Amino acid sequence: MEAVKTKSSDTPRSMPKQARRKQLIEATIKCIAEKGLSGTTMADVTQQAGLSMGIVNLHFETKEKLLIETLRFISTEYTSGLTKIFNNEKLSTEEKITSHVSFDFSRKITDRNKLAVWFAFWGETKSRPTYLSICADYINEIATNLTKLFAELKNEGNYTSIDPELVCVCYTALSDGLWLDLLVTPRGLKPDQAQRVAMHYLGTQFYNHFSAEKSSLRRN
Amino acid sequence: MEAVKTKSSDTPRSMPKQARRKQLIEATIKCIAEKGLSGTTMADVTQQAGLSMGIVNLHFETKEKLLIETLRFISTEYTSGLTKIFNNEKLSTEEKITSHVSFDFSRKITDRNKLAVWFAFWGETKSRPTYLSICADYINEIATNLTKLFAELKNEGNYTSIDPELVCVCYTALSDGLWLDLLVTPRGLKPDQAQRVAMHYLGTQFYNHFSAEKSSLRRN
DNA sequence: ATAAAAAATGAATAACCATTCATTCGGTTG
DNA sequence: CAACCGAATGAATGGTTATTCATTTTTTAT
Repeated sequence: MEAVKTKSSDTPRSMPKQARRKQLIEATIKCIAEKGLSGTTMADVTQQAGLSMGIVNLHFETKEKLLIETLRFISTEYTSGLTKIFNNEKLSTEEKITSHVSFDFSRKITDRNKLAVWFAFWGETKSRPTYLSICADYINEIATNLTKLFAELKNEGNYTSIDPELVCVCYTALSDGLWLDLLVTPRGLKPDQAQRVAMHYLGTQFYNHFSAEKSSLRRN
Repeated sequence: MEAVKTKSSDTPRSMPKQARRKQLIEATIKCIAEKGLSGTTMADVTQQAGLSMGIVNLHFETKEKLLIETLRFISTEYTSGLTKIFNNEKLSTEEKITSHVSFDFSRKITDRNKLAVWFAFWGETKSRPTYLSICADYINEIATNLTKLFAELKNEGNYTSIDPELVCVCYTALSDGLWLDLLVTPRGLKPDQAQRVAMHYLGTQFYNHFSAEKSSLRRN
């Protein structure tokens, strides 16, 4: 593997601490995607970042802490994007939901490198309480917001038999499962197709808001 | 960690090769769940099995091959269970589908140790072509069968606007995502609740076969 | 311009771990 | 029961890798 600096301008020592940390986290993401969590060494990460071995100790103290910060990084990227949508007062409830779905299947989120990182950490939650608690936190935060949105749309649209909590659990699981399809790509599902599958489900619940025609697997 | 023999009767040297391999694979599953894929050592596995260090070399040659066989083991367990249902001529199409769902959320399959193993390997598919191909194989096999079942039920029930392939992708993703909920348990979802969520989705498609009342998140 | 501080380096260290293989064990056979 | 043979052992080996820290490089302050 070659040493590839994320940006060639990332070298000056005057760079704020925060930026160097981010550079290392991004190198970690790339390494986990390329070599797996178990195959990622400090040498890999620092070389990927175009820096020297000792740098991780300087900024993160230990490998384990670097990994934890990497999980926190992708979790925060995800939740902050969704929170922004949720708090955007210019959007209607319906628009918030479609924005949420668009975000879930955007390039930024469905980047296969990042998907590989998600699954790598999920696979270790049972053995690492720290990973588990980070995951539980972001899941609960998102679920609370999303359930509210579904409850609002239920009222606005006079849907009588909808259970917002059930729809939230179902949508969230569906979205995670589609991420797996995008990672493993056994059938070459593309992000925009995955998004249509997700909308297909929401169409079954909120049939007046999310029309079924837009949800075919194939392009029109 | 203590050395815990899976069964204390698993020790005799006369045991058939196949059984010793299975014993080691089961120890591997337990270790991956307890220490993560990256934290699992040969010493862990052999101690868990109540055997000595060199045993893996004898039966699997190498650690990597043991891991591959472990993935193959849980894949086969899963697909063979589903294939049995699919080929059971005593079952109607509807019964095959409900059996499929029941199997997906049975104790055997939603054992958190095994779920941890699934996610651990999924997280590494991008970096290990062998893992990827094993996963792609079982996914395709199941998808083919399940799509057929949905197509059959569509005909039998005179559902006009159903896309069996879409329903298959959606159901499969939903099921995988619910497994994640069962693994991470941020809200303490239980297998039978997860099963009801899955049936809730199928109820939206085949409303004459899978009634919506059975799909609440809470017990009746 | 110079000194002091901060950031980064990378060779050295120590811990860890997969693999090997000479030896031991146990069952089988004649 | 003795000789044999495959199964199992586990101490020794060697390769790998996280971590350390004395040294070097760069920035900032005076």
